[in-house]
Amino acid sequence: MNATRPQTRRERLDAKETAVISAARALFLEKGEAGTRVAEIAKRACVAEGTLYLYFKNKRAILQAVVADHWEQLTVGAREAVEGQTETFDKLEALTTFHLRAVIADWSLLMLGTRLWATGAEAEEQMERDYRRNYVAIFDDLFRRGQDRGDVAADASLWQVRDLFYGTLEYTARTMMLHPERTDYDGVTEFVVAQVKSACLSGGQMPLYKEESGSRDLRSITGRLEAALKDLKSLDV
Amino acid sequence: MNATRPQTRRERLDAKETAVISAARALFLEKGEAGTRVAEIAKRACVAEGTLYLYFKNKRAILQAVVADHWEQLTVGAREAVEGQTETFDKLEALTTFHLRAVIADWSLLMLGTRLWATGAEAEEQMERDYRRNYVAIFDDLFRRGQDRGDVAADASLWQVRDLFYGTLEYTARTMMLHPERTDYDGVTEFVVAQVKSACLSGGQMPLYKEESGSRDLRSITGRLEAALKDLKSLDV
DNA sequence: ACTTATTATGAGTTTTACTCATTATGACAA
DNA sequence: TTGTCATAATGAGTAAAACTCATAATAAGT
Repeated sequence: MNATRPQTRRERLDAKETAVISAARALFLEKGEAGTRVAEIAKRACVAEGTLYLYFKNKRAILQAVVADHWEQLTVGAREAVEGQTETFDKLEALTTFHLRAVIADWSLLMLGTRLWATGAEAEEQMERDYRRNYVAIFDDLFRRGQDRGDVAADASLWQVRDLFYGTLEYTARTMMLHPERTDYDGVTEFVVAQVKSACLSGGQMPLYKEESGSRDLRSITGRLEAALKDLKSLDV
Repeated sequence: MNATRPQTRRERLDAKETAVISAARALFLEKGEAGTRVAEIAKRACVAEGTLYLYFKNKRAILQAVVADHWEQLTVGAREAVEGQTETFDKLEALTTFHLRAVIADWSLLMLGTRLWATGAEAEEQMERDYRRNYVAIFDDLFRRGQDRGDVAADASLWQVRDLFYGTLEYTARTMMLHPERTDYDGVTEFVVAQVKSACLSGGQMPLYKEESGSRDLRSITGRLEAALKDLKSLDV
């Protein structure tokens, strides 16, 4: 609350840590990890080089923090996007749009994360995997709820569909990065959602169902409408 | 033809270069790029450290050579796999099987290639992209011939289907790496081929839905109704 | 056998991540 | 306010490793 230095001790330390992460992110994005000097990061964050090492074990740990920070933001964003919808496939569409845009917007940052792969240090790679798993858990949740509701076939394979979803989107995003003229969010979203839907309809095998799925959708929706109506009547208004 | 030292000068130089690449590949795979000393590579390849720098500009160039070598082998293998078949979708299946197995077998080597991303050096990244493009040209060729033969819809989008194909396969391979119990080459091949087929049948739009848009509308309306109901309930009446 | 261009060498240089002895800061008590 | 102490900050110094270069060996051509 003080105008001058409002912070508690903890806050001051956190602010400094954040400053280092921000400085590092900017520099890593501009010049890559190898091209960035630790001394530069320190200078930009307005701390002495030695101080920086009180906050992070080494340069690699700074990169890890940058990447972790990014995954956390991504996860929050994806969760928000999905929570804005109620229907399984509306959620899917929202997640698709969010993921595609986020991946493209932060492409360099995501690529920076690949710096933690194939380092020969298992613990580091595990960290990246854990954040990723936490992120895709949103899809998993969506998928499982879809199964509960009958929107997704009970025998559909979660991991196969998940790989289809994120794999296609990542490659698509890369293409869009390299060929801006191919950037068509709506078209791609429609394509990906349609593919995922078709994979959701039946597990291992491809469907080739015709209007069966349509009428199933209709039946399930009608059931819900009826339930909602009943519910509504039961309220004493 | 000489039993002792048969080589011409050029052959001798090539052999030395190859020795360096092999040594580097082994060490990089074992300890990662950062964990490998250039001196180690030189020792293992039986050349002096200074000599090594006559063949490669720097450590990064050695890594590039290792990666380039790998992409070339992959491309040869994929081409052979596809040439063994005559029908469009038999070729596709052969390519799927080959790619999946190759990616899994050489996963660490592929991950090593990611070391060339996000380095802040555009030229390096371009090299990786060029090799990749050369590799996926096999798919592109397959796709276009399929269109000529009428197996693939004329309005199907090459790059979207290509991203679907390679994206799904890469993510699937990663899953299989991390979860060996999910390794089911045939099942995955079937799944991926089916997805690609369905995407090949018609371009931007997914083919299979007829009344889909109708039920989508219904679903979205139902969702809004349900949300309104929930809202209504939350008012203490 | 001599000359010359090519190839090889490893000790030395430079760069840079990281350490540590020293100093500054701020919270709390007297 | 002043003194004490734990916590935090500093940057000159160290060590490790990529890379250079003056010198030497090798081999091709005459």
